[in-house]
Amino acid sequence: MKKVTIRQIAEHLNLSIAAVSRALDGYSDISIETRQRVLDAAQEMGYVPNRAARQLRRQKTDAIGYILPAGTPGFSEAFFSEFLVGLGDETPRHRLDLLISTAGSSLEREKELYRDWVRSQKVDGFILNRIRLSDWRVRYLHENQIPFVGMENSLDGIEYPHVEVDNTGGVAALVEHIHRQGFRRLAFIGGPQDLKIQVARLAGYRQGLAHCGLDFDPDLVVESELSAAGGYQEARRLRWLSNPPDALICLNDEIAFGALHAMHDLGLVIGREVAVAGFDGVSASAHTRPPLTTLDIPIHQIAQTLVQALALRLANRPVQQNCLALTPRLLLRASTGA
Amino acid sequence: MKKVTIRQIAEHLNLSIAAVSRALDGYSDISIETRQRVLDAAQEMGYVPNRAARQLRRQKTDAIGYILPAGTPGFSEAFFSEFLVGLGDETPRHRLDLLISTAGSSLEREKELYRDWVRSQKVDGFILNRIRLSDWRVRYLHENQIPFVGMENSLDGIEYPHVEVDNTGGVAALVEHIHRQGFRRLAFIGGPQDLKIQVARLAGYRQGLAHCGLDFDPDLVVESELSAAGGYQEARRLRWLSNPPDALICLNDEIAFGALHAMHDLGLVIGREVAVAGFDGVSASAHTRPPLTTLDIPIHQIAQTLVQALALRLANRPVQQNCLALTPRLLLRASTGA
DNA sequence: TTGTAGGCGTTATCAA
DNA sequence: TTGATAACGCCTACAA
Repeated sequence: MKKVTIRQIAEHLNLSIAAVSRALDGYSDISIETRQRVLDAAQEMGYVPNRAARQLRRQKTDAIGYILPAGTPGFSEAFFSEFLVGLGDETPRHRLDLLISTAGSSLEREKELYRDWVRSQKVDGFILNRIRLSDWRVRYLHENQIPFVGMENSLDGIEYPHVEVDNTGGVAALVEHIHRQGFRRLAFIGGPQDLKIQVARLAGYRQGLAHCGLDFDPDLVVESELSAAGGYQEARRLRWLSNPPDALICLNDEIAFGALHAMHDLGLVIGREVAVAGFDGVSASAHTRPPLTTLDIPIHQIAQTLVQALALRLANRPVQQNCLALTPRLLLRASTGA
Repeated sequence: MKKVTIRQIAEHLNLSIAAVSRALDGYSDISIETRQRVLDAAQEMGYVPNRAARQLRRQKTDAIGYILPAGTPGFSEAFFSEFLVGLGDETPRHRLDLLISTAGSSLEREKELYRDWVRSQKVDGFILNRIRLSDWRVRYLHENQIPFVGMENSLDGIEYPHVEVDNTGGVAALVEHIHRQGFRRLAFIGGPQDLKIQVARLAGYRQGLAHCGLDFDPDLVVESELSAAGGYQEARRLRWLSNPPDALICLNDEIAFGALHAMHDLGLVIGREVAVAGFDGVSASAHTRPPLTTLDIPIHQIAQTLVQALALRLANRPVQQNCLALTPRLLLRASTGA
């Protein structure tokens, strides 16, 4: 593979490299016919601009970064798979590259990663999710004037383009539905307290209970790992209570998968003796047994929207609306009753 | 964020930038104490080398690419999620970056992507999977002398480091197990004919049938999309046959998830009236109902191994063994009988 | 052991 | 409308 540079095109056409460069970049101060000659030659010779050189000169990378909040071998949340594909599908449309890494388990390692990427100018901007109430990343990127967008916003008082799902309203509606189905002791299997979605969805749970005139029982709110294994464990534990719950509202589908499994192992008829529900609407939720009631959000589309917003910011063009509000769709399936 | 360059360190210490550069890179022709001064200053000033400049100078990117064989919104195979995390966990250990994109649906678009990445020198090497019997990517990268590694090898007569799972032996053993459980009409729900895994696993199916003295019936081999939805559809269709199968061997877990769902919808008791099995051992397979019998492969570790091999090739160091053979582990669970 | 200088491929600022 | 030229930040002969 002989790499063809702008200089070769110039020699080939007896032009200066400057002229070629301008023709390629579509500047107006070049004759129509010269431009065409250059374009044809470039096409024919298979010219593709060298990223590194362009980056060095323009002082930007045309790449965006996404750091997966994970790093454990078993990790497999369908959510991230769909999210990643959304990112991957959208980035090329803006002529951006997508750089990926995993954050590992420690916050310190996560910080190092972000700092390294920022300082070495690996990417022009970031996509964030799993936002925390007070999020170091938000503050750090803001301080350093690095563009970023996020799923959910943090409470650091910093404005940035984000997608906001109505977590609270969604879960409240879910709770009411489950209540209407005749379930009376609803538990909430959540995650780490500092996650934005945890707080928002838990608030929806409490709000829903209040609407239904049900008492809030702190024993019925547990903290799980964000995995099916975690959901399994906590769901079992809940059923061991002297006065166990008859419905399990899970922070996400992954946890709900584990909860379904646990309830089945305990010999319970799901949908009748116990209800289970998730959040996200990952495609696998349609294929559990029984199919999982969940709050469906368009993950793929959210990822695309985020990339679009970030691309606008990178181009210094105004993002129409800083916050895109989304209402999750309540997908009623058999896991919460026929 | 003021970006600190090698030059600033030089000025700060009254040294030439060359001296600083050498100290940083650990060359020997520099006095111990100067090196230390440089290292300290770099640390203190928060110096991180600029990627673009380094790339341009060294003519390599220190990045590897992985192009997801997907692009449909619903796409979510757990396999890729685990695979990606494996890649993401391993790349930083070799000081490599990971560049991701999605291939879209058309082969033409896939070709464009690879060509673009190669010509613009976005990455130094590639990770491939979903290898096809005769694979354009393998030939193209080989011709252009771009390092790559793959999961499975193609039949293009080109050597490259790869992980080779014993697909055939694995499925054959699975078939024998299912036969021992008393099932007699085994179907195979596969995928596109040109996929290496399809051919190898189908061969295992036939080999297993032969071992068990069962006849091969072409009606029982169907081609599905590689998704739960595809599995659902084909599984249903198979049961509509006048002489339907009582066991469904699926190309992967994703298809099996759909098959489980279909069998349940048809009111069959899975594990007794009909057996279902998958391949890959994604973590979700433990949480289906009933839990899915599958051939487990260490996806995360395979991804890591591939990155290691590629890193060695990029460093021009010999890869010990060009082919790492793996035997899948037969995970016997309830979907093929108690 | 250290400094000088040239260049990697592009883009942008000048003149011509 | 075009061409020469100087960066961008880093690396590495070669010279000192």
